[in-house]
Amino acid sequence: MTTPATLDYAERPAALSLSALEIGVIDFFVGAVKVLGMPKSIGEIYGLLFVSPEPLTLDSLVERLSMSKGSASQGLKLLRAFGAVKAIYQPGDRRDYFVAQTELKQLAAGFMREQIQPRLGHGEERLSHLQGIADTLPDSATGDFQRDRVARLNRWSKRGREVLPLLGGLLD
Amino acid sequence: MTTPATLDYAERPAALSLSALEIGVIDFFVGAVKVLGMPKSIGEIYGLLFVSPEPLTLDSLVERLSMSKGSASQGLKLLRAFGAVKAIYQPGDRRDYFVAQTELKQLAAGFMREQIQPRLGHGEERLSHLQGIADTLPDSATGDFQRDRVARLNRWSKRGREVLPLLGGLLD
DNA sequence: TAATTTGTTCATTTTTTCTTGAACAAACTA
DNA sequence: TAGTTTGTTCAAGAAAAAATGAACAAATTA
Repeated sequence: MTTPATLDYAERPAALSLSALEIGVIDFFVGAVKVLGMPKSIGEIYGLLFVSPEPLTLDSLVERLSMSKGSASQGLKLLRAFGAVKAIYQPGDRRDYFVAQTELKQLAAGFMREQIQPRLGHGEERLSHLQGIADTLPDSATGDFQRDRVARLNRWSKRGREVLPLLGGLLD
Repeated sequence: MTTPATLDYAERPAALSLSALEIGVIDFFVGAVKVLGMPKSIGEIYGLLFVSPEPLTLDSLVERLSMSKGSASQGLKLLRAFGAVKAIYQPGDRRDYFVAQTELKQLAAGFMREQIQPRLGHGEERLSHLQGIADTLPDSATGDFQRDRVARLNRWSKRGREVLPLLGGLLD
């Protein structure tokens, strides 16, 4: 694991340090995934794949990003679920190689499908539960007010369902 | 601070427990702010104001939500910055009273202004820094590839600047 | 002026989230 | 078969984020 006294140069890692451009791109994506509420490691992995002309193995990500194998494995799993990274087959090599998917529309679609849609589902459930309670409210000023609030939430929900699908179209 | 042996009933808090509807609405907003990457306390405060027919003071939020005064104060500060809550003047009372702003478009605008725009700014800065590095890359296959990647980031950025303003229009 | 009410700030504690690394499984190889 | 390589999982530790509560300031009142 640590560098031995004698290096086998024929087998030493291709590159241990990151170039200024690589650092910059990784930095950009680390910031981007933070905005989306995802861990830094996700941005690091995607960022490095995004600037790499060659597909990378899990081990090369671990080495070049100085990240644990566990984080890299988990991160790649998530990124594949999103469709943000895909594994490609390299003849004569048992290892998995990974490349970044760089179509903005597809990245957005994956994020929508994996992160947004499930949470919206929970919201809809809660909302129909709320509607049930609102219907039993007494016919008072407060009851009327609160029924109105629940009705407003339902309108927001409807508007969300209408607007979100349009976003894909805006990203060609 | 702790409940004394004898209670002064004339001064006891107006309402200590939350109704089923209040709990449901708060629960809905706690989920919603989570999606937006904000702390639970923000959802609790906004949720309770959203269902309350009457404006509420900081102290009543603290009592009814069993939350510290510090959290309530900070949460209200943030919500006011977003334009999600406004303070209203009650004649003959020194305390601040708060009500929820419930126009979806305005809530979205506040979120955009306070949370999204500043982070996009950082991204743009990083991007122009990256462009500088890309311009110095050697005229090799790798250099060409990486220049292309940076060009792609610039297209994403441009697309973001075009699309985000359109969202406001979709939320009438 | 001293005491009270109202609200803010911020160091500390608590809670949540992320990362690590070791154990494990699966697929290959000698 | 025993050993190696590759990758996954998950308990435990580390780091980050949020909540608390006490100190403080400002405004008001007695």
